[in-house]
Amino acid sequence: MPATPRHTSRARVEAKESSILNAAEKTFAEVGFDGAKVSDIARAASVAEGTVYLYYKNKQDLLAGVVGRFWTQLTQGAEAAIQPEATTREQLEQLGRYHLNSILEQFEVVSLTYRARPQQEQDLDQVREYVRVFDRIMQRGVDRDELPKHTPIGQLRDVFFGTLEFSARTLKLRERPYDHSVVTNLLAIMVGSSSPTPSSAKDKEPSNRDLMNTLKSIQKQLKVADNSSSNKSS
Amino acid sequence: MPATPRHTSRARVEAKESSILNAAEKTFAEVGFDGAKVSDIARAASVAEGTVYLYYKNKQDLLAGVVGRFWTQLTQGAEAAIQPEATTREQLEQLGRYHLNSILEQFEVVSLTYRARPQQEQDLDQVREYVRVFDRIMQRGVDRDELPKHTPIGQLRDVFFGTLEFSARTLKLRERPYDHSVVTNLLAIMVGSSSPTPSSAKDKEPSNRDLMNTLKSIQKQLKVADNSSSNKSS
DNA sequence: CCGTATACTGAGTTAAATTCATTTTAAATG
DNA sequence: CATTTAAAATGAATTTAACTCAGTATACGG
Repeated sequence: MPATPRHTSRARVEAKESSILNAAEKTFAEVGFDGAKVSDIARAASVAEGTVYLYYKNKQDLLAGVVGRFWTQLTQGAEAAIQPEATTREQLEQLGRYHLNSILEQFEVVSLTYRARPQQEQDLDQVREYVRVFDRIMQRGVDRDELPKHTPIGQLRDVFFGTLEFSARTLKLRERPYDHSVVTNLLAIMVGSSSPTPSSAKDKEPSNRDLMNTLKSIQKQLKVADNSSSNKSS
Repeated sequence: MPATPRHTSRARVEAKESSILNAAEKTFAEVGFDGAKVSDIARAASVAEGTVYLYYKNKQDLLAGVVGRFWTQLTQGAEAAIQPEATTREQLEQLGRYHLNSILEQFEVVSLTYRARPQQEQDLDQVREYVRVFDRIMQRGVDRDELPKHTPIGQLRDVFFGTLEFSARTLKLRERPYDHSVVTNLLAIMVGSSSPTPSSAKDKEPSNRDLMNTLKSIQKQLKVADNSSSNKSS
């Protein structure tokens, strides 16, 4: 009885909450937001209709719950998918693949995001959180000089996610599966390097990073061998 | 019967149809699709509620009407905004500016597009039509050798529109006005050339090309000054 | 002017979201 | 344990808004 009064119920409550969320996600994904009846969701969650409203203010709020959880999980997955010691370029590739693959697999849920309250609102805090994964990678890239200083991270973020999302829609529309080359080509134009695989070309070519590294090591050598002259990089 | 029974009424009918569409667009833009009551739209159009349903099967269909008209008009505007004799690069810039500016100005209507029936359906034929404007520019660019043969037009289309749409959202979110540089930077990475104006910083900064040149000249120096020792960067 | 087809109207129907008085279950108390 | 009390759950009743349709108004050819 005593001991963990709150904890016990807390666990139960959370289990129920999550069961409602699962039922809602499934139903929304199957028949869309408008097509889904709260009564159906309640039934799927083995709960009375009124109970749903104990956990969520209304249907919109339930949608926000589903969508929010999705993005939170996406953030976790993304962090797991990125190797901390990899180069910026590699990390971007990892994030890009992970992102494209995820939104293709859960296309319906992603689409629901647009039914959640338009801009503003902290409804989509989780999306903002997710996006920071990208920002961190880029910032680290800049700090490590793998990317030019004052790289317009914010703008590249829109390039990155905008392109991947539209590409995903295109793939879905044409009923094509996940395609790796989308990410490769995107990075090619975003970060430079490796040929923009027009369709499926394969040849190598010095990347920006490679150049930068080579340059640095050479500069180091130069500095050692000869230190009498110009310093510009401040 | 004879004469122009259909034509006379056709004109009137179209006038009314367009008046309903205007009322719907205004109302949707103000309170959103869900927030809009058909009865309000009817009142705004000075028409009985039932009349709306003579022109549109249901509320969704009305939305499709609003959204479809928007994209049709956008296509017309885009075609007008593009100079037929300009270079591909210039045309892309014209389309990009026009697009970004338009979707910023009519952000609410663009958002409504996502409420229209998800993928499939020929509901969004007008969007597909609009997108062809881009394809034509690119194809012409290829035909004229202003762009490499087998340029992946389809993928660049997603880069182009995806980036601009996400950029527009970002601008809206931050309550910033139309910003020309978004288009400039986008084209810089898409087509190359003219420096990618980082954010607003004006100072120069090593580009890939610069690095490559510097590297080459340094290597040349090295080769001249000392040619006996280690080479690691392969 | 009349007849008829066409356009329009808005009260009535219906479906689904949301509420809330009541019941059930769980925890605490003695 | 039996009892009290608080929390959680229920589902019938309410509300809201989309959609229908029987009836009315309008226009137009003859």
